[in-house]
Amino acid sequence: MARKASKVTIYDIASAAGVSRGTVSRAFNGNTDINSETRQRIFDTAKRLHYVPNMNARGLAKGTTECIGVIMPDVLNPYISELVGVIEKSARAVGFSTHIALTHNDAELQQKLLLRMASGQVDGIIITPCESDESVRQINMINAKIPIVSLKFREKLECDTVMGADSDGIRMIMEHLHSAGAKKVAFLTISGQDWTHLERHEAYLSTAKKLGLDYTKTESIDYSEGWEEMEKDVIRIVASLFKRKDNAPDAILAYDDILALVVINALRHSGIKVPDDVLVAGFDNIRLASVANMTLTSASVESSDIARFAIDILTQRLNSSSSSKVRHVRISPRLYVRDSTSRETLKGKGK
Amino acid sequence: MARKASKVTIYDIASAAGVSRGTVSRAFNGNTDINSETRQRIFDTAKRLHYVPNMNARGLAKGTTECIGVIMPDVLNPYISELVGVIEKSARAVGFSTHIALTHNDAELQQKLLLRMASGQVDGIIITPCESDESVRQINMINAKIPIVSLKFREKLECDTVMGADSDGIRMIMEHLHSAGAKKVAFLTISGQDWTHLERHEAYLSTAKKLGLDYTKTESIDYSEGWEEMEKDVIRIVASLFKRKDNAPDAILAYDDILALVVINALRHSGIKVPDDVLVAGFDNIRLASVANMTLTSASVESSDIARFAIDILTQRLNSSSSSKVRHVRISPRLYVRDSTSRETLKGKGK
DNA sequence: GCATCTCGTCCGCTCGGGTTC
DNA sequence: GGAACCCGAGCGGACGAGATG
Repeated sequence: MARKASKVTIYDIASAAGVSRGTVSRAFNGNTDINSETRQRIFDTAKRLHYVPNMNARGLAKGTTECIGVIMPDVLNPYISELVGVIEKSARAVGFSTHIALTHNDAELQQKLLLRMASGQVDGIIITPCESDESVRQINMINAKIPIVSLKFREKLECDTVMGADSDGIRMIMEHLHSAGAKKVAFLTISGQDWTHLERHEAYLSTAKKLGLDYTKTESIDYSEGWEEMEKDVIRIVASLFKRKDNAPDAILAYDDILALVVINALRHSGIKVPDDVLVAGFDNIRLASVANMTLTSASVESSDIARFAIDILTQRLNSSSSSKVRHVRISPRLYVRDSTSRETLKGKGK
Repeated sequence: MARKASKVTIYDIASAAGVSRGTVSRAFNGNTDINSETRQRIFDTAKRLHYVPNMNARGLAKGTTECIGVIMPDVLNPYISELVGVIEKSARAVGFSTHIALTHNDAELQQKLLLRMASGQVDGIIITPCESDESVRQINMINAKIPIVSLKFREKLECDTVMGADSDGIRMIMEHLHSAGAKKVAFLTISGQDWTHLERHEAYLSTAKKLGLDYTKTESIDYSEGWEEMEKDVIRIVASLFKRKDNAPDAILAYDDILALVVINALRHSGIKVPDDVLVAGFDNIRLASVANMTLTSASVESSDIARFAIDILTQRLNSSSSSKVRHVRISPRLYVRDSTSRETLKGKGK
């Protein structure tokens, strides 16, 4: 356990192998200007001496890291988890390692992470930003130094963005609910998630209007106090929604799948049956949605698509010094119809 | 969008502020030997010039990073997601930033990540290691350079470890199932997860024996082909388990909650009712277990406990050069009884 | 003598011009 | 005239001894 500071440097292995440090360096990097025998000898002694090239030094000298930063609010939401996983794989596929960091939706922390990463830690950044003006400013500033791809869009944002067309997804779900017989769809959302909320909410309202649904009702759930409180909040809201039978919704559209699951639970708690008494739909199509009896109707953009685009754009930026125009990709989501909105059968449709 | 390589260095801000680079350095680090006016002036010009200290250079010169590495197989499993989140928070609470990386259970990749991190990227590492002998060797080697805390235990592992007493958890669940009337408990597990599987499986067998349950049956699910195939595999196995009514289990203990949810789904698919026909229990108590109708009986160690211990140990290692003895912490899990094993009532007990 | 600041070095590695056979 | 290799100069900052008032 004696923690040897074992500073085995390029010097050590150079002298041990009887060459200069430059040669050792070349052995580990380019394939040029080096005899394969020498290279092998260097590798051998390197292994023998447990040599590990120092990334800091390399990064300092080279000015590049072959590494991209991934900044996410958290990783609790399965949707983000999946996203992070595929981003990592995609990045690795193109020779980049990945440096993941979490903001917990704290703009100050996000600031620190951006600065830290932009200061030689990574070559580019993929971020799901905090939703505040402050956040936009931060990103714009850092984007002037290294390329950033944001997974949320905002007018004033000056970096590339990649995201799903949430409004289409909401529209699809609303239409589905409508064709399933729903006349009164309520929208349950999370307070604080302004940008995303706004888009989804607007889509909810406009689609309701387009479908001739007079009833609209939006309820915000407070998630700032943690999961427990949030669950209680949902129960409270559900209870109030169904207090007057004649004015109760016959369908609930939740901000995302997690919330939808919580809502279903709250409904059961109140003795309201899904989908018999009320239809419930979520958004994001998290993997568990298909197994978490009751399976959940949902919509989402393939996270692999998001990841692919994000990586593509980032690598393009990194490879070409040409400061081409900013790109904003919108990917169409897909609708997944499952038990929570299927009255006729209990065999899950969709996947 | 013109990506200014904007190399604003300590030199620039030094000359702009009319001081030497050493002073600038001190302004950003120690509070010693510097006039508060000067410091303020330095901060101001630093901000004006968008100066960001280069982490690579700092790390190189200082030999320390105030950053810990977190290496996980992936982040899809909610249990791990939660863990990562709390580890990050705990680390931040003690002044460390966090560098998260994913192995996807690939020992080779793990090797690269370990090397990279150990080469000046981080001061210490918390890892949920791949389960192979190769992995053990890697960790031991790196542990000689910087402290590692493993979240899985293995005899030959020479680093600190922190983990839950899985066997106790399994025992608790088994006893619960037994007292709920189960006589024939089957164990469904994931193939490939050797270490963890072995411990849980052994506990399953020994507890069954202790409880006088003659029937034992272990089925391995193949998860190497991805989620879809895994689901099919579970359906197939469930079908075969219940082919002969007289020899079918009356309870299923799943390797973890995710698998349990999949199993419940498969059971429903086969027309078998939970908990009426068969009890189902998982392990890990993922948050969704409490809302994913049917709610799930489960057991787990608080991930915050794990995180706290891991961080504690790591910081101790980092703060004291004394190479004290290796520690192996075992934290008792807690049992969560919910609907999937409650016949008498549908009101969820436990949380 | 003391608070404040400067300067030279080094951290470990990359890079490109120069050298050797 | 190459192929193979050496060397010196940084990359951006930290640090400690010495300078300045």
